[in-house]
Amino acid sequence: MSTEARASNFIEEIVEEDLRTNKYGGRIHTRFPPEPNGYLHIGHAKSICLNFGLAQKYGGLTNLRFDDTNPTKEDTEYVDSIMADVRWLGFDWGDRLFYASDYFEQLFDYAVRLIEAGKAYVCDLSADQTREFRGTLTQPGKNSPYRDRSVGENLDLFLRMKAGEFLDGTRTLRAKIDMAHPNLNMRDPVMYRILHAHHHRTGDKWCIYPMYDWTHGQNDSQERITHSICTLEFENHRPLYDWFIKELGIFAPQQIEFARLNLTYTIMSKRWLLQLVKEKRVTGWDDPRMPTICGFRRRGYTPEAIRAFCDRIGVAKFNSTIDMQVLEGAIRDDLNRRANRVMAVLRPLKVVIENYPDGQTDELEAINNPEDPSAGTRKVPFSKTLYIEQDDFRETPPKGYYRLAPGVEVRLRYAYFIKCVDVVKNAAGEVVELRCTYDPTTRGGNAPDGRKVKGTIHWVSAQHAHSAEVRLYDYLFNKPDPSDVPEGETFLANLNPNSLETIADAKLEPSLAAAKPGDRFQFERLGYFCADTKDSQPGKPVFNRTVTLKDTWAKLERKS
RNA sequence: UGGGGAAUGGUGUAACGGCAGCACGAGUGGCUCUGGACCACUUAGUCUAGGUUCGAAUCCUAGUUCCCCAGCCA
Repeated sequence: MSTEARASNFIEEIVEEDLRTNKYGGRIHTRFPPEPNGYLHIGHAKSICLNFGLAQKYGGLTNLRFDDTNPTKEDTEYVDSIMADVRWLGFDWGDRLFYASDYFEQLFDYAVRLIEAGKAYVCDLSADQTREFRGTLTQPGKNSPYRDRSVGENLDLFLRMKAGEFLDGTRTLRAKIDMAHPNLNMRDPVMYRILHAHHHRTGDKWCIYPMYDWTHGQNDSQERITHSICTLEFENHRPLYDWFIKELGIFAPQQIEFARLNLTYTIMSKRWLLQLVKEKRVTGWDDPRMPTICGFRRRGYTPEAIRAFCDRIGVAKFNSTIDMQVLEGAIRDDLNRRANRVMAVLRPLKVVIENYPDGQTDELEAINNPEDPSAGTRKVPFSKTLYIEQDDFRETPPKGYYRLAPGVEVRLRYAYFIKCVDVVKNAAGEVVELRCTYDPTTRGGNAPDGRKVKGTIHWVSAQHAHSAEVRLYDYLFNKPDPSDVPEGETFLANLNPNSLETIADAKLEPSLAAAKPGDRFQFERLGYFCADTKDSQPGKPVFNRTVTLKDTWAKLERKS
């Protein structure tokens, strides 16, 4: 397998080398290890694609393992959402679903082994004292006064910790390494803390819980993980993981660190995302403005697009920030190929075709997807009174504008050429209606005399139109780096007040009334839209804008 | 300040001592019944200073800048 595909990043290079040297008996086994304390976001997608992708590419396996070592923060709600999101992304962990809590018993035995070997001790220092004793970045720490307890005393105390004899925070089990080590992680790190808390899986069985650092490496080892891939901040912890594995004398996986994903105009911090949800700055974890997997799903993103995105951004150790446009490019790419085209008018302007017979209707044939002939065609009703986009008419057109204007002829997509002959305004002077004429010989969109029009605009027949709510989403933050705030302010200061615009009464072509939740469309000339999975009712879909189409005209106009 | 990492066009990412390539963006033109898509072309880069070498993004030396670490979080 490795012979046909050239390594595309430094991790694949390592894997190929290990395969070549038969380092793990030619085996490759990865894992995705989320903590169930929040919903998965696009940054996790990068890790998921990496871990599962590696195994797929090199004929290995990937486990899903929940890192549930802190019962005060974890919940089954998150477990369920994480599994759903990984599956939705298109990955399968087979029967290899694990939890760190599956290994609590084994881990406890390992701890006893370290105590017996004189490599771990029970410490009575408080959290504050522990911090003081740890020293600083430049100054060595001091040994805990409890560091030299006998093995017997340590064993007794540790058993009693487990038995629930002590209050939270009164004692810890610590590894006995080196309080003067230049790497602070090696200064007698805490292995167990006392936490009388209910665990989502083990219930009230335990009142001591292992720290992540004491857990993770051993779990990887127990699962025979060959390549333990994690983010850069754990690079400092690797010596500690290696120390535990060595002292225990168990299978040694290889940890490889890569840079986590950063994206412009959004945040990836679970803590901040939770805050947005809790403070109701968004409607929930799956708000279509959220960078969560479920947010993107609801917004209309496809798993294929997210995978393509992860592919495009690469994997490296450099701390970079990807432009949101890369993600948008990926979804446009995918939806351009697969989404059916329809016509929808977001901000309707009434158009009356003066020379079209009263009461007459016609049905015109429209192509569903020019990128995919097999998608076929459909009929779109036409009549005397129509809606067009307000933005597709200018009373005094700027240079380069080639949509509708007084005296100007444009094409109604798949229908007729029309010419604007009069403009009706209200008392406030606003344009409320256009009077136009049509050329009956241009039915279908082409003139027999061969004359051309510059503009083609979309439209909906007024009497046939289906009204619907449409939600236009913009970036959640109005700064590329939302954490960039003035002194004393928080990231909330950069929240984009216009991240959601709701259009209560958009006019859609009638076929859209039958849209099912989750159906995706291209609204011609506007963007890609998805029928909302929560708020749509049968026969009454609500649409979310996934992403706009590229808009060359808007760009031109902005420049002038 | 101790330790651990990292620096390549605007943004990302390749190169494994031998022509600095690719993607996205940006720009120009073509095509078009979506100002979409598509096609073509253009733009623009090796952190700095020395050294080794016929030849350096790559090796060596010194520096600069950025990121991570002082939770009984993960």
